[in-house]
Amino acid sequence: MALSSSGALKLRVNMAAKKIPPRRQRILNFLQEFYADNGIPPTVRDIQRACEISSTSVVDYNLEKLREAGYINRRQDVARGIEILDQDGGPISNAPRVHIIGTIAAGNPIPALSTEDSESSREFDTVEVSPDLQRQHGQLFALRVNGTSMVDALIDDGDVVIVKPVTNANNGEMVVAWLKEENEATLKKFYLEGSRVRLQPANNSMAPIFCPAENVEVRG
Amino acid sequence: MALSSSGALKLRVNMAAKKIPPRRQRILNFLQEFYADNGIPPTVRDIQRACEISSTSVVDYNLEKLREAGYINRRQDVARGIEILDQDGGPISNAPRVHIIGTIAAGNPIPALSTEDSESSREFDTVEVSPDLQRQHGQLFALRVNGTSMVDALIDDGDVVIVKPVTNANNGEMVVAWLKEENEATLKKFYLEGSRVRLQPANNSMAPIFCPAENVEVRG
DNA sequence: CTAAATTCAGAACAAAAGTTTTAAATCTTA
DNA sequence: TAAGATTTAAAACTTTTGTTCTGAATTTAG
Repeated sequence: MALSSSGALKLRVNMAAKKIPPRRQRILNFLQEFYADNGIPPTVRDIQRACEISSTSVVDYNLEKLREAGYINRRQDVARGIEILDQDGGPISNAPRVHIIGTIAAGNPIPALSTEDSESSREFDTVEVSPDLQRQHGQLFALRVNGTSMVDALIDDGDVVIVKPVTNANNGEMVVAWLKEENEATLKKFYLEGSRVRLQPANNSMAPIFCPAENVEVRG
Repeated sequence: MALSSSGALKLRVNMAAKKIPPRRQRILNFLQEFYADNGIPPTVRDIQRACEISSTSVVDYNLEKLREAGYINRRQDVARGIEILDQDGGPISNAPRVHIIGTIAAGNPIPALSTEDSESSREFDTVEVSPDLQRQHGQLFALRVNGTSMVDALIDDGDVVIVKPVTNANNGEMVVAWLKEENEATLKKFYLEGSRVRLQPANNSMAPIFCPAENVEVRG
């Protein structure tokens, strides 16, 4: 901010939740990604390469800052000694994570599920899932439940359901049903009755509908 | 097998599934335990210390044997480059694991759940669970479901339910109920009706019973 | 028993990886 | 603008850690 140009001062006040400088954020993202992919944390030089940093000391410096900010832990003199912490300061596992792409209930449109890989905007909400589950079902996504219409099936308000994208279901299975006409989605049990579909909640039923249904996995 | 003593020859034929020598087994156990505990694999010298081996070369030798046998993978020249594989040759995560201590249905006694730490007999069946789950509920155990009486609650034959040991439950919750008189356990929904308890499956009901019920988590 | 294969030891080596030091560049702020 | 803090650089250093080599001990097989 050397000479001239009186305009455009930074008015941002330092609030409790300070934001991380881009390079540091990039390191943090890389840490998570690397660990999830490889099952071991990266070395200082791994980070250096991946984040295009000129020196290991710069990496070290930023790691130290991340540690002070409570994002990671560092085991002194230990190879690959970086420990990634979650919000509560607990160590994070390399269990697969599933994105929570929206809320579901009675009338909430679901954003088209895009398989995004953009390194930058990784500020998505995610849930760790059992590795078995991911192994068996492949690509998954998650939805947060809104109402209490499925309490009888052990799904309560605020719960997160892990969903497997499919286009057909068997009778009695729980499905995420997209209602083309109403342009909304619901979580119900699926019954095919002749040419119509009955979507059974836990208190009332619905009219015959034709729509792509999706198979579901439940989670407490 | 030097002199005298004609008796006690080894008659064991080398079958497909050969057993691992004790020291190698110990290394393998340590690998799993260390990784689950620390989130990173141990170094050669970590193993050396823990398994009381005199030289790193011996560790290296045995690791190589374990690799040939398909138990682990080794990343060349990489610190903590040991990758622990599961039965199918896939990498294992450090997600918490829960023991499957028995089967549950209509009349199978459950072995008393003992918190055993014996290093040796670690041949238990286990299931990986979501770290979130373990974090929220603490100590857990697992049971394999036998019948199809709970299909309406999305629990089918052969499924594994993750159970949290508790001694009371709210109405409508699914519980593992131990019936003192009949000396058997079942997986049912719990309803307290006055002074008696109704255990609701998905097809018939049961008589009033008093017993320690246990809260339950479900898993597909 | 003898020969071969397997396993173990000890030591040293070399590469990998954490750490430190010094200095320059950049951003902040008064 | 100028002082101070923050961030980046480059290089060297030290420890950790994977690897190798040689030989001995032990086990296995004929």
